[in-house]
Amino acid sequence: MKLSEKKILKKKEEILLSAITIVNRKGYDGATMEEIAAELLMTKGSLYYYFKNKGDLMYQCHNLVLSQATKELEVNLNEEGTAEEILRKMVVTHINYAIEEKETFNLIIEPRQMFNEEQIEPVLKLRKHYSSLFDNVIEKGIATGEFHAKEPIIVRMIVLGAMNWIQQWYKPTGRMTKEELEQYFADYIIKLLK
Amino acid sequence: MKLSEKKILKKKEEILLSAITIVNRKGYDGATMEEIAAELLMTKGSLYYYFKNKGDLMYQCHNLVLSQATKELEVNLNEEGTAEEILRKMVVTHINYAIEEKETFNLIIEPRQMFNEEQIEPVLKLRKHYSSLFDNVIEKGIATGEFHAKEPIIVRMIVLGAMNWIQQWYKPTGRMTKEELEQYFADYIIKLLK
Amino acid sequence: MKLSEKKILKKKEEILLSAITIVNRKGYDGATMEEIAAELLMTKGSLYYYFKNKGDLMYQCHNLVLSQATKELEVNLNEEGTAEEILRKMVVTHINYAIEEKETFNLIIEPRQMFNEEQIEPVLKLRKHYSSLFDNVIEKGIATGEFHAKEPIIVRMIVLGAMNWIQQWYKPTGRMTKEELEQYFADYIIKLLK
Amino acid sequence: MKLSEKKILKKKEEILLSAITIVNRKGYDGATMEEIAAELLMTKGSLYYYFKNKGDLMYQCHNLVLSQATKELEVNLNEEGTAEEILRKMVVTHINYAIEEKETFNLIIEPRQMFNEEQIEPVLKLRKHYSSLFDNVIEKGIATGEFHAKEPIIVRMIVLGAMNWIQQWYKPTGRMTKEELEQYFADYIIKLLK
DNA sequence: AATGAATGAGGGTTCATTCAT
DNA sequence: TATGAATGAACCCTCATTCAT
Repeated sequence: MKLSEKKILKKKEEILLSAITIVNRKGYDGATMEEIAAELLMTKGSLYYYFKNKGDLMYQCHNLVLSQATKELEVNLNEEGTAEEILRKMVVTHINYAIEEKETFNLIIEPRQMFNEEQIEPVLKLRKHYSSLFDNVIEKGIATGEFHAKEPIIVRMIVLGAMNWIQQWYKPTGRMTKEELEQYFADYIIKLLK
Repeated sequence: MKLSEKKILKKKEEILLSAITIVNRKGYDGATMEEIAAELLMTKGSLYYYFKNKGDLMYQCHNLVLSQATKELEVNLNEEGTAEEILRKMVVTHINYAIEEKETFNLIIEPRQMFNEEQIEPVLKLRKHYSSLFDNVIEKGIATGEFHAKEPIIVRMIVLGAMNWIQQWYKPTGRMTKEELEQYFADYIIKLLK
Repeated sequence: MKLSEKKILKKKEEILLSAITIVNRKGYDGATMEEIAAELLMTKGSLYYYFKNKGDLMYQCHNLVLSQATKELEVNLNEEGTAEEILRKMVVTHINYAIEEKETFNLIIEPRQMFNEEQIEPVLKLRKHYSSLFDNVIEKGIATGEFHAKEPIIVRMIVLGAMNWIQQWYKPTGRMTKEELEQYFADYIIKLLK
Repeated sequence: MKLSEKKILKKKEEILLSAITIVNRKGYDGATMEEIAAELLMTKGSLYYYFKNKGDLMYQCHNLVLSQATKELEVNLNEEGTAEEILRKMVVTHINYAIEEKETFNLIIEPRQMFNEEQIEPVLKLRKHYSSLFDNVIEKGIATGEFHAKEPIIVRMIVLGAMNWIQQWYKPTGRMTKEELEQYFADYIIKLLK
C-alpha cells in the first residue's frame, strides 16, 4: 500500500469516528453532513472525497462499530475459561458498546429503512455473525454440560434483546454502577441457561 | 360530547391509523405528511385541520399505540389467575404489539430526539406507566411466593428488552409460529423468576 | 330596503370593526381571515358570505375608517369660526385617527401594493378628497387674509405628513398627553401658514 | 480580512441590493425569496448560504439603507456652514432616500410587526440615531441663535414626518422637479425654526 | 485534497378560498 | 346564514450533492 493510500485510510477513520459521535447524539437522520464535517474543521464538500454519499458514510459508521464489537467478542471467545466465564465477559463487552455507542451500535434500527440494497446484505451478514458468537458460547456450554437449553436460539435472542434494551434506560447517574449492572445481567443470563 | 366533536375524533383516529401504518413502514423521519394524506385520499393541507404539525401527529401515533397496549395490559392484570398466568398473558399482549406495530410501538426510539419539550413528559410518563404494569405482576408473584427475584427491576428490564427485540428478527414465515414463540418466551421469563 | 338587507349591513359593519381591530394590531398581511372571524365567534367561511375575498374586506376596512375621518373633518369644516380655529379642530381629528386606528388609517400604505385594480381608483379618490379638505381650510384662510402661503399644496403635504408620522412614535405613556401634543402640532402648523 | 471574506461580503451586498429593489417594489411581505434570487439568476436555496432566513435578509436590507442614509447625513453634519445650510443639505439627503428607496427606507413600518426580537433593538437604535442627527443640527442652530424652538423634539418630528410623507405622493412626472420640491420643503422647515 | 459556492428536490406549513350541508 | 371540512397554491427552509478551482 502506498503512503498516500495509508493517509487516506487514516483520514477516513477520523471522519468515521467523528460521524459516529454525531450519529450517537442525533441519530442517523438527525446527523447532517455539515455537522459531521464541522466537528473535524472541514467543509462538507470534502467528505465526498472519502465517502460516496451520506448513506455510505452512515453504513460505514455502523459497520465500524459493529466490527469492533465483533472483534472484541471474538477475543473473549478465544480466551481460556469455562463457558460461563466467557459468556460473562461477552455480556460486559456488549453492554459497554450498547451504552457507549448508542445509535451506531443500535442493532434495532431497521436496516431496510436505513440502508440501500447493496448495503443491506453485508449489514445483515455482520449482524448475523455477531449474533452467532453468542450462539457459539451457548453451544459450547451445552456441549460441556455447563448450560442447558431447549431452544438455544431463543435464549440468545432474549439475551441480546435484554442487553440492547439497556441503552434505553441506563443513566450514568443511576442507582447502580455500570459494573453492578453488568454483574446482575450476567447472573440472570446464566440462570436462564442453567 | 357534541356530534361534531365525535366526528372529528373519528376522523382524527382514521388519520392516526393511516399514519401509524406509514410510520411502521418508513419510520418517523421517513414518513411524509404527503404520503400519510395520500393514503387517505386527502391532501396534506387537510391534515393540519386535525393536527397542529407533524410532530404532533407523530406524537399522537406513538401515544395511541402505547395507550392501547397499556389498556390491554391492564385488562390482563385484572383478570383472575396466578401471577404466572397473568404474566404469560401480558407477554402475549406485548409481543403482539411489538410485532404488529413495529415503529410506533418502538419504545427504543429516543424520545428526546423525536419529540419536543411538551411531548417528552407525557411520553415518558406513559412509558413508565407501561413498564410499571410488569413490575406489578412481578411484585404480586413475589408476594404470593410464586416468584423470587433479588432485583425485580432488572428482571423487568430484561423481560421488556427481550420482547421488544423480537420485532427485529421475527418473520411470519419463520420456523416458529407466533404462538410457539410466545410460549417459549413466556417459559423463559417464568424461569427467570422462579 | 328590506329588513334582511339591513341586517346584512349591520353584520357587515360588525365584521369590519372586528377586522379593523385586527389589522390595526397586525397589519394587512399579518391579519388572517381566521383571526378576524374568531374575534366575532364566527368561522372564516362565513366571512365570505359578506365579503367577496380578503382583499375586499381589507379595502372596506380602509374605506370605512377613511370615510369616517372624512365625515368628521367635514363637520369641522362646516362649523363656525376662523380658518385657524377650524384647522386646529381638524388637526385634532386627524391626529386622533392616526393614533387610534394605526394601520387602517395608515395613508402611507402603497395602494398599488395592497389593493387590486378596481379598488385603487376609489381609494385614491377618497384619499384625494380627504386631503382636499385641508386644502379647503388653507385656501379659506388665505382668502380671509389669516394665512399666507406661497405653495399651499406643499404646506398641506407637510401638515399631513407630520401628522401621519405621529403614529410612529406616539406612546400613551409618553412625556406629553395626546392633548398637549395636538396643541403643539397645531401651533407649529399655524406658524407655517402665518 | 481575507480575500474570501471580502468576496462573500461583496456577494452579500449584491444580494442585498437586489432584495432592496424587490422590496421597494413589492413590500416586505410581498417579496419572495424566489423572486429575489431570480433577479440575480440564482436559486432561492443559494440565498440561504448568505443569509440565515428571510427575516434576516429583510432586516439587513433595512439596515443597509438606513446606515447609508445615516452616513450621508453625518457627512452633511460635519461640513462647514451655518445650521441652516447644514439642515438644508440634510433635507435634500433625506428626501432623496425617501423617494428612491421607498419601502426599505420606510421608517413607518412597525418594527415589532416586521422584525424579530433580536432585530428590533438594533433597528430601533439605528432609527433613534438617525433621528438624533436632526436634533443635533436643530440644537446647533438654537445654540448659535439661528433657530428658535419651544419644543425642538416636536419640530424634529414634524420635519421627519413631512419628509417621509413625500414618498407617498411624489411622482417624477409631477409639476415640480425633485429639486424644487426639496427647495420648498427646506424653506418651510427653516420657517418653522425661525 | 480540499473548498467555496451553488443547486434543486423535497418537506413542512400557512392560509385564502370553496362548497356541500 | 353559517359552518365544517377540504383544497391547493405558494412559501420558507433544509440538506445532500455537485463541481470548478
